[in-house]
Amino acid sequence: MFSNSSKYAIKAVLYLSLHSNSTRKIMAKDIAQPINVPPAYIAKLLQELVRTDLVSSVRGPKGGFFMSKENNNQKVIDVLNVIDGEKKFTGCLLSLEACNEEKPCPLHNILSTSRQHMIKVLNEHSIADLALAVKNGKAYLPL
Amino acid sequence: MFSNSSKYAIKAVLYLSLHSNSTRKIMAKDIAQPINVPPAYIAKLLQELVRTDLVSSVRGPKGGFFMSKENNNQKVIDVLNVIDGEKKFTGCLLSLEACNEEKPCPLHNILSTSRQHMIKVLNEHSIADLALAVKNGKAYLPL
DNA sequence: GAAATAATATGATAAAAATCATATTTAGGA
DNA sequence: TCCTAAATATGATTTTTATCATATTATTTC
Ligand code: FES
Ligand code: FES
Repeated sequence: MFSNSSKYAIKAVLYLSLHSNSTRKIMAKDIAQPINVPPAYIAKLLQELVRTDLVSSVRGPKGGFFMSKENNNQKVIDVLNVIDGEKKFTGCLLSLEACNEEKPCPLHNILSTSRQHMIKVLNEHSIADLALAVKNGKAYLPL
Repeated sequence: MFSNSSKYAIKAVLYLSLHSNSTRKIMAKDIAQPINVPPAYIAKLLQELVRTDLVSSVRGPKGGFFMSKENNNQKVIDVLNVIDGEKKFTGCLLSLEACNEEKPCPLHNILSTSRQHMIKVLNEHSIADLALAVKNGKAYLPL
């Protein structure tokens, strides 16, 4: 459903949301292990997330990655859009040029409702929301 | 959302459902063009669909691919499962070993409902159902 | 049964995604 | 200021997916 990269990015962002803040930064290699993602790979993904303002960072000694208030308030779909691209969600399931109710593909008719619902929900929930669920024991972060 | 291969397979199967039957077979190369898929590629996909009983075929002169009654009654999800594998739908969105309500990942909590709905709908609709929608002008098959 | 036709099996190549590796830049502390 | 630690930029390698190509096998027709 989601690419590996997206899964990794979500896990990383959630981990940071739970364990970091502007005074408690975490190095890439220390994120990699607890979420079970290759260190060099998560490093690269984090760089992209920093570039797109989904994660914050400072370099040098005592540096690392962390989630600012603004970062925490970003929506889950923003992470997915940055990593996988928006078309993954808005594009036609069968690659019709335009996806709309006027000229739907056969899959549109049966799937667009649940698809719209997914998008809505991803748009409504922030990283912080998901992190809170984990904190409250209502969800678990996979290795 | 779906792989290229899955999209191609769905399009091919729908095209066959609309234009073929046991007495009107269609050659791979004649399917490729109308659905806009590389001929050699669709040929390979069709072979896999034949192997898994989603499409029928006969070789030699006057041969080709076609959809039998049974083929037409297969569910849409069967095509997707054959091409992309079942885990794509049943697997955890964040790669938790087990995906269930007992120990859900953070995405599970917000997405499982719409995901279940998608699976349900793909399980309920047959190839013939989708083809009928196209025949009735309620859906369009993309190039 | 020979010739022609079309699927099948198999494998090669190309493109994209995932993974690994490293030199460069920035920030902190001595 | 100089050394060190950490992110950043960049690019190489590997794996997977998509695409292309072809020799083999089965079926029809003559
Ligand atoms: S037209 Fe295909 S998903 Fe909307
Ligand atoms: S536990 Fe992750 S989707 Fe169900």
